[in-house]
Amino acid sequence: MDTHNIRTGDLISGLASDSLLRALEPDQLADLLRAARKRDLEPGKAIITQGDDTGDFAVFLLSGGLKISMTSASGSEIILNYCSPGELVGEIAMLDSGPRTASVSAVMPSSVLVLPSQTFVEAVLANPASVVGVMRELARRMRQMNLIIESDRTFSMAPRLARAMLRLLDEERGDGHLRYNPSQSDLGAFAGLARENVSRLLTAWEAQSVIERKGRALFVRDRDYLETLAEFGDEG
Amino acid sequence: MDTHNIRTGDLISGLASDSLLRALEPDQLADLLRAARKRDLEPGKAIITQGDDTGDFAVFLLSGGLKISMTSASGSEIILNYCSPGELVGEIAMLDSGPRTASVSAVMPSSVLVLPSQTFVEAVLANPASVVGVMRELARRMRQMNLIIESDRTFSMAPRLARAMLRLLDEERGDGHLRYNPSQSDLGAFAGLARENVSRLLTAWEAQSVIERKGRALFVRDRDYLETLAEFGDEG
DNA sequence: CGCGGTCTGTGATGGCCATCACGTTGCTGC
DNA sequence: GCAGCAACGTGATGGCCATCACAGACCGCG
Repeated sequence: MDTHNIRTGDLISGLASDSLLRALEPDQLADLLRAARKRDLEPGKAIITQGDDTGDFAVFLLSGGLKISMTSASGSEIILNYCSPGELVGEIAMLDSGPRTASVSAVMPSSVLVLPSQTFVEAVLANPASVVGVMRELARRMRQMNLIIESDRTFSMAPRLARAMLRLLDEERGDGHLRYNPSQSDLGAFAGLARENVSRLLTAWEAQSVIERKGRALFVRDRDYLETLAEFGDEG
Repeated sequence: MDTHNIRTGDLISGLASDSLLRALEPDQLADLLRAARKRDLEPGKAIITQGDDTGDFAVFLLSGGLKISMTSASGSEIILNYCSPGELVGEIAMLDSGPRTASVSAVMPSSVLVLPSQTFVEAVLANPASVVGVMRELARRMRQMNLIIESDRTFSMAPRLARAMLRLLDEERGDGHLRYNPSQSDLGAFAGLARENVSRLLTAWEAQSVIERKGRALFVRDRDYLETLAEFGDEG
C-alpha cells in the first residue's frame, strides 16, 4: 500500500490515449500520484457503489478491467461501459460532487489509484493548458452517450448487440478477440436486451460465420458485417 | 448585427445558473462577447445542422428557445433537449472539434450569439478558476444522460412521458405551464414513444386530473403523480 | 468422481407498443 | 366562410422482444 514507489515513467507510457490525465504534464502527474492511494481489487469487488454520496474521488485503473454499471428501478443491471488500464473513471461525481449514479467494479483482478478530488482540481489548475484536453475528453464521452441513446431508441436487437460487440473488440490483440470475456448476461446488460436473445443472435451469427466460438469465448470473424449492421440497422 | 453594443451587464444577470459561462469573470465574458456575432432565428430555423463538420463554434441563447435534435437512421426525430435563454449549446463539437452529431433549431423567435471556439478556449485559459465550473457543468450533463439511458431501457411509456413532461415544466411561471408549447409529436420525440401513444396517455391523465388541457396547451395539475411515476415506474 | 452452481440453448406465451388507417378538430389565409 | 393543412383521437393489427420454463453443458471443488 506504499504509494510512493509508483514509477511514474511506467504510468505515463501506459496512459490511455484518451485519458483525462493525458493532458497533464509529467510534473503534475507525479504530484497527483503522490496523493493517491493504491488499491487492489479481486473480480466482482466494487470500488464505487451506486448511491454513495462521498463522491470526492476518481479512480485511475492501473491494470485489470472495470465495469461501470447501474441497477435500474426494476432491479436489472445496465452496463454503461467497460474500462481498460490507463483510463479514469468516476469523474462525474468527483467533478460535481453529487452522489454516485453508477457502480464501478472489477471484472478481473485489478489495481487502481484512488485520486482525491481536491488534488485533481489542483493539478489541473496548476497546468491550464491541460484544461483543453480534459474538456475534449468530456465532450467525447457525451458524444458517445448520444449515440447510445439514439441506438436504444431506434434500433432493434441485432444492431444494438453489434454495437456492443464492436465496443468490446480488443483492438490491440488484433484478431477478433473480445475484452473482459463477457458472458451472455453481460452482453445483454451492455446492449440492452435479454440474455436469451443474446443467445439466439449469437447462434444465428455463428451459422453465418460472423462470429466463431471456442468454448465460451467469442471471436469476431466478419467485422464488416457487424459494422454495417451497427450503422444502418437490419434493413441496410 | 453590430455586436459591440451588447450590454454585458444585462447578459450576465441573465445567465442560466448552470451555464458554462457562469464560471467566467465579467472581464473575460466581455472579451468573449466582443468576438461573438449575433444572429436572429425564426421558429424552425436551424443554426446547427447534424453532419456539419465545421463545428468550431458554440451558440449562446439570448432569448427565445432552442431544441437539440437528431435524425435517426430510420428517419424519425429524436429530441435530446430544449434550451432556455442563458444556456450554451453546441459545446461538444466545439470542444472536440468533431462533426455535429445533432441539429439545433429555434422553437420560437430567438436571438443567439455565435461564439468561436478559439475565443472560448482563450477566455477559459485566461481564467483558470473558471475551469472547475466548466467541468462541473459538463459532469452535470453526463449525469442527466445516464438517467435518460436508464429510463429508455427499463421504463414503459408512462414513466418516460412523465419524465419528459417534468423536464418541460416551467419552474418560473410556477403553475403547471410547460415551456415551448410542445406538440404531441414533440413530446413523443422527446420521450421516445409514438405520437399516438402520447395522445392516449394524455387523455387518460386528463381523466384522472393529472393534467388539464386548454385548447392545445397542457397544464400539469398533479405533479406528485408524475414524479412518483417518473421515479418508480408503473408498479410503484 | 460426483455435485452444486453458473452459464447456455431453445421453445412457448403473452404484453407492450409501433404502425396503419381514418375520422375529427381547429387554425390560417384568402 | 371555406379550402387546405397541421395537429389530434382512437380503434385494429401485428411484430418484436421480455419473460417463463426447462434441459443440457461446463466448471470448480471437496
